Amino acid sequence: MNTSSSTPDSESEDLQPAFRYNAAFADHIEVEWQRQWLEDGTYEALNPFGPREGQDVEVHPKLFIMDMFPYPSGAGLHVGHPLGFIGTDVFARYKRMTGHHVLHTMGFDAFGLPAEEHARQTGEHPRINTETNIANMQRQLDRLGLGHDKTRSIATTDVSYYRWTQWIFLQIFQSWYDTEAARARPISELEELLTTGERDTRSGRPWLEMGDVERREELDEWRLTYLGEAPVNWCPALGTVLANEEVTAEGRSERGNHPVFRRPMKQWMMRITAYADRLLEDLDHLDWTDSIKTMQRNWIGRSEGAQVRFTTSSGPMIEVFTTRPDTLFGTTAMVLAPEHPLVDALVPEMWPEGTPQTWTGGAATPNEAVVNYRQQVSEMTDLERQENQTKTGVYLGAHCSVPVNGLQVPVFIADYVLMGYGTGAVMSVPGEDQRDWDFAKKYGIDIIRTVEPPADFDGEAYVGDGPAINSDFLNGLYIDDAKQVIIDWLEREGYGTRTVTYKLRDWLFSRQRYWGEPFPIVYDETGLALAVPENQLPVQLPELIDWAPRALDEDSEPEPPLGRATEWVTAAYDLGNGEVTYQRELNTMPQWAGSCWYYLRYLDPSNEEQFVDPAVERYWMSNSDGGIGGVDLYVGGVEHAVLHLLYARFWHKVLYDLGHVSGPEPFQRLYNQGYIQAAAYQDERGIYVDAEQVVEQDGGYFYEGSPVTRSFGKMGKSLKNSVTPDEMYSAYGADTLRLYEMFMGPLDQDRPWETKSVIGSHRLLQRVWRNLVDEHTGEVTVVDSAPPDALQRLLHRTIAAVGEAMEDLRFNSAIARITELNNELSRSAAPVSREVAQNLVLMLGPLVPHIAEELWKRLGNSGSIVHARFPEADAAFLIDESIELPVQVNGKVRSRIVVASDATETALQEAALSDHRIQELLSGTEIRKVIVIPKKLVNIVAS
RNA sequence: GCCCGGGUGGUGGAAUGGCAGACACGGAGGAUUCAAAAUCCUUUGCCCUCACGGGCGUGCGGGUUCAAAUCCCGCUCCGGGCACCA
Repeated sequence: MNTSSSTPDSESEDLQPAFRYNAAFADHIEVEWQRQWLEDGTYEALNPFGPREGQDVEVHPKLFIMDMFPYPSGAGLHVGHPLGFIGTDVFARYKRMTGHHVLHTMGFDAFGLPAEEHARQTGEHPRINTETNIANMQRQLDRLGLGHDKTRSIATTDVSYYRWTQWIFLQIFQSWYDTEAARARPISELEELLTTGERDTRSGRPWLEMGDVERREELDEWRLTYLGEAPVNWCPALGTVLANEEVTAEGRSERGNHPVFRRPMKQWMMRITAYADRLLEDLDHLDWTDSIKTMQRNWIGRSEGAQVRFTTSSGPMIEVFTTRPDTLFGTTAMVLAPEHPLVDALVPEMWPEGTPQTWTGGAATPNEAVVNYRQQVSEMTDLERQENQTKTGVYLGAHCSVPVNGLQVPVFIADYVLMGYGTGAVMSVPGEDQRDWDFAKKYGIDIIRTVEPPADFDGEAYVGDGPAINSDFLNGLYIDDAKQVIIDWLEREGYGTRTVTYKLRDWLFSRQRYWGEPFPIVYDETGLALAVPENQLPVQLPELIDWAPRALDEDSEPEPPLGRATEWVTAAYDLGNGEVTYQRELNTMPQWAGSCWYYLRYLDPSNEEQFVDPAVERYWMSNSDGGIGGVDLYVGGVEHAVLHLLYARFWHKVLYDLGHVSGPEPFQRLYNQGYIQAAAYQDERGIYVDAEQVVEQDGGYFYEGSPVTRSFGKMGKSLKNSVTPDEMYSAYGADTLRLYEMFMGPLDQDRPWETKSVIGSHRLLQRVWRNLVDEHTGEVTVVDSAPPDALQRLLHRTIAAVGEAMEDLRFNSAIARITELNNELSRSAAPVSREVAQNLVLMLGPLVPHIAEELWKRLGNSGSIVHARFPEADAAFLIDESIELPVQVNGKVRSRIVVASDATETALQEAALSDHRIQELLSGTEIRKVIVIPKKLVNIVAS
């Protein structure tokens, strides 16, 4: 195209003054400053020791600020993505300007399914695709002007990074959890304890009598990571294992709609449950929001109670877990999960005499009833089981004895009891548990209340507190006391023990994928795992594998993709008895692995000897104000509230126990940014239409003339409501985008994107520019005379307010105060005093670094504004000689008085009462009381 | 059902016991302009009043207080998380 030079657009641009701050000018200075900053290493943060050593680093308080690093998606960014990144950037810049030594960088969480899927479709290696995506995302982020130390950036897919992920895995593999010391210890120390007999083996056989293989098996039982059986989604038709999200609700593969089978497979598990209590307790020392802490607490799900043993008519003991042992006297039935292992041992040949019809499920024998019921339950999908709120079950024909009173109660199996929680068996106390109540009502089971409900209680099961009734020696005790008494009794009589259970499960750590970290594990002929020696790391992914699906028959064993790398699957190592060929572990690690410790690598990214230098780690991760330590500010989305944050805390604690890091927690302060939402529009058929083409008219919304309905949702392709940062760069520039995103509202709140509102932020920058620079010559117009007193005061009030708002991450308020100051400058025809101009530009520095840097230079300053000092308010200008105060009568503002700011209470009262309007209002009334709050208001109570 | 957030003008939001609606978008009017864009100025919670002024108002109902968007109790609606967890 060669007509562009004569388009109306560029003509109108030509008519604008040469130095007007518009999109083209913004683009020009932004790109130029970004180049300059990179060249000068403006954002590089030095360490006090080691290869990045810098002088005087320790003079300034350190601050480690971090974002949850992104997955480099091929779709690129939309304006919702960088909200948090801009927030941390503004904060980091502010802190840098207030004398802190700030570390702020960014990396990429780059392993993951999409790159692998892309490889399958195109044959392109996942690494190539990943690196392309990283480059594109890096370009989009760079254009925002984020002040990251790019020399510290990492991607989890870097071999030099995942080498250390593997190393950490080995630390975990070579450790065990000493419950007595409440910490992880090297497995070698366990060997010593087992040898001396200070610890008993798990298998029961003395260590000294064990052979080599037996000893290895014994140690494997103790390790913090171990091999367990867990089901995978095996799709023989594709010859691959699928992730849950690749399986449809109907249990078929999303790709090709082939049948998928749940098959057990040996997989690595991480013993996170060993840390349950510490993960729970240390939450108290973290500066996180209550909602996130609560979510973690709920996920860990600690509950205290008792295990109680019931003897049965058929012989075996049934063990139940209960959080309400105080209700034991109200037990009128026993309910097991249908898949409970004791069921078969409990059922007798025949139904006992007088078994009600409703209990047998119509079966001739208990065994038949169990078989039928299990069949019935297995045919229900998980969804049906969830939706099915009516409780069903069958009687086993057996009884058990309630230990505390010898009452014989019937044993059932029922679908509402889950095998995966507690012991898979429940003592049914219908009086105190609604589920038990429902079940008892249906099957005619007795109900005995054991807690006295309030007189006005008209519900069914009563779960509240109250005095115990019908409970012999517990009668009159409230729940907490009753629990203690009954647990003591159970322990004394040998019927039970005080116990704690958790909802938290061990972490399933294997994935059947190619694009993940290989395990540094090999197997010898015993089939037991052996660690690849540390000096042999990294274990690199094989370069090429065959991506084509291959059909296998239904009975085939599931196999991870790495099984196809025929040469790679074996490896020769010398593990102490000469070079031997071993079988490699074929699973890879989950995406969580790389994100569990990336913050540590930022500190010392090029260290070839250690994952991080201990002195460097201590410098950046410890807290001088008595905090628990860790990253000083970690910003990210709430969707990682549980898993990522729990896994990272777990790894960090293991590293801490083993002496590799200095503190027990990775993230001292966590902040959840909100999401940017955008309006999405659906036509009459419910199809989303391009949001950009929708027009608003008379309160309605129209797309190509037809009415559409509006809703709000996450930005993205599916809702056709994406706005890209690139569009904003070309319409307004990066500074405007940054300013708008920060101005939209508080950082932690969701907010709707409105492209039409962005102009407001652009105008602010234009006005600032015009107040300081001649649009025709580009020369600054500031003068060296002092500002008028009123402006001087406004300036210092603004400085104080902006600083405070920045500290609290309330950037929207900071911008509002700056706007007020600038509006004042616009209103006045007089040229701006240099003092005001300098401070205004400094305050803008963190928010809009490019225009601020440009103005800083044009004002004649040398050196980057990035390292200039943020202004401090002069207290002398914050105190006004006289102030205006409202005067209230009976709480309503009726007048205002102007008084000396240091006026005494008596003086204020006099001034208020002598005010003309107040006197009018008070005539004929009696003054009962006068409340004087100096510097705030006067309130006169009269009647 | 349980847990965690939240409800303030036409819109995004400000004010954490002391002047509700800062700041911005949008709207209305004006200046400038041949005209438009851009820019600048005025105005903009609702109701009554020509006006001065007054009344009402922070999801709803109650309470504490001289004073409540803010604290307490009950309800309601919206968003997020978990879900038969014994």
